[in-house]
Amino acid sequence: MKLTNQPLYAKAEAVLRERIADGTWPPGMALPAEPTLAEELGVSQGTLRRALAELERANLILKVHGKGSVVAVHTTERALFHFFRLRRADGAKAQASSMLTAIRTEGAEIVVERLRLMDGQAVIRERIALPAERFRGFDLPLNRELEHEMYVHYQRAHGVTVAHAEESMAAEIADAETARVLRLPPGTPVLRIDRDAFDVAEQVVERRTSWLDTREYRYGISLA
Amino acid sequence: MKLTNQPLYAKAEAVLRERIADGTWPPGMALPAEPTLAEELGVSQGTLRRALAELERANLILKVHGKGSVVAVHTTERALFHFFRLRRADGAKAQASSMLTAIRTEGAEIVVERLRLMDGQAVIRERIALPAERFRGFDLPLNRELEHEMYVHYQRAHGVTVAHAEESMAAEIADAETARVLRLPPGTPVLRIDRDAFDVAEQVVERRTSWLDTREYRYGISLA
DNA sequence: CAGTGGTCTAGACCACGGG
DNA sequence: CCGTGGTCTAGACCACTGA
Repeated sequence: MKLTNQPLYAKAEAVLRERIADGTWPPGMALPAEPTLAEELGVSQGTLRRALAELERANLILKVHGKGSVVAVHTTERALFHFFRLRRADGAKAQASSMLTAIRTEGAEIVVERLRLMDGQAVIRERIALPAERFRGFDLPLNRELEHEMYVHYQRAHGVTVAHAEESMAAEIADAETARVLRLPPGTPVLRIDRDAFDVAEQVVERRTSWLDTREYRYGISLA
Repeated sequence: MKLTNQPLYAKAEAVLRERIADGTWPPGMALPAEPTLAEELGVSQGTLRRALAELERANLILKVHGKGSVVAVHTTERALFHFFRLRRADGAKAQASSMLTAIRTEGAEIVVERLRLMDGQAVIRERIALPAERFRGFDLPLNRELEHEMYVHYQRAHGVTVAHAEESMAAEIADAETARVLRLPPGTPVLRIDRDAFDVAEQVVERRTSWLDTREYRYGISLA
């Protein structure tokens, strides 16, 4: 995994990525100014900028003209609309909230059951599996509207930053439990999404299955 | 739309993008060498390279070290696995083919009905609407396995290059027509995907609705 | 005003592809 | 060997932020 035949900008990027991943530079922390950082890494400012640009593209840092660069913090807005792309059928955003209905330990995993509400109506049931080792002491109140997105909580309470995710989709008939919590008539089809979420170091930090009632809402993506 | 307050690299990129979009540089054509092109555009090679890098990221050109840059050509591989992300439930790729079952004109649109087959079994029904004006003389054989992907045909026969797409998803019970052509038992849920495809100039060039039988196959995406 | 990132340049040198 | 794109540098100058 340790290639020495990499270009300088790639090595610089790897060094910076590692500092973010291991918490040396926690979310919200300001990075040193470019000339300073360039000298520390032994590269020119131009080369450093190439590395920083790549980190910005990966949403690991945020650069602000005239101020500096900071390690990215998950905001509710980003968690909601970057990783969660549900919209009204007409394309409008909706008022979303969520609450947990169960937390239990199954072997080496913590399993969380969650409901997502859009405009007050439950439209998504989720089963979230977390590695107990990374999420020791996981605690959130049950049956109460959550203040923050899960990914914001992962980062703040457990130092786990979700950097990207892979999803696969299928259509299913809602099972009994799903139909009950989403109040669906028997036989209603639901959109099932299985997601693996990865942290900055490309480790799987969450396995999630979501069942969506898509009668009023739709799940949207963009292919480039 | 014509900002003069853009950086040089953005203006250079826009010029190049326009040449690709209007067919001045058709797919497959080699671009002039960087120093030549830089001089023609009146920018340094470094600035030009930044513009080219962006075009490469957008899959509009392909750069090959030691040879040069060419305008991207849609290959079957790209069309299949970049814009079409169906996989076996176990994650493996499958042998896919497709055939048209109907072509008709509805007002200003050409409507095409298509089936996609995976390993010989029909698993997707599609209804594709194209602007008649851009696709004059559209012609492909019915009920025969198609040699190329639709997007390859759009580009070769009509000069239309699909650059990106937006999709939204829902779960539905298969309607009678869908159930018939996919040979589904009554009441089988299907994954419905509505796609708008855009060309290089960000114009909608295709509206497509797909109905997928996801009992054996799944539709996968990646969120970054 | 000082300090930051953003743009742009010119040029040296490297690495690859193909005659 | 030549021509191509790839890397890296040093430095000039611009544009934004905030005291």
